[in-house]
Amino acid sequence: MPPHFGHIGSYLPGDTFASRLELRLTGMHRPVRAGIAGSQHTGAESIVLSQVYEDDVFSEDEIIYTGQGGRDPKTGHQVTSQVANDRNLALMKSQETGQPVRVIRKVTDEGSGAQVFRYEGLYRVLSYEYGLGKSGVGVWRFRLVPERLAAGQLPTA
DNA sequence: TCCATGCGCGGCC
DNA sequence: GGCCGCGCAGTGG
Repeated sequence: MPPHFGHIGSYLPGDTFASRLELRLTGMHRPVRAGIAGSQHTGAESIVLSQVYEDDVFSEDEIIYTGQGGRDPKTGHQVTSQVANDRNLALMKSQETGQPVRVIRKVTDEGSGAQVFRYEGLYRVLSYEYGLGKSGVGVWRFRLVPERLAAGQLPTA
């Protein structure tokens, strides 16, 4: 399947998905486990925030998405410095191309209390930087903003 | 607790 | 360019 950027079918921001498998079946986010979908050549199509990377920040008008790697699965802390691997390169490519990235976030569904994946909509990678994270090792930080805010926020802000 | 599964990359025709 | 094998991952049964 060729890469697909932008919305998928008739799915809208706010729609929820029960599992990573469902995200894959619908084409929202194809990798079964990885958080970044895409390649270093075409850019990132979609990302998942699963509340497992300690340096992530999610707010109303901005997302700081930590790059892939360096994480100890047992402790959840960053233990080795991240490198510019293919998945991180994919997000850098997105910053270059300006292609929209689908953002999906794992949240607790009010009511059922179940963990679901919520489609947050299309974002753009405005910038990225490399620096020390909370645990003191190097991490990539990708700054994404909702597509509708990206246009009016280009060089200024 | 353990491990399957799908994908991108790189090596090799 | 196409095929194959490897390594790895923001899971999940």
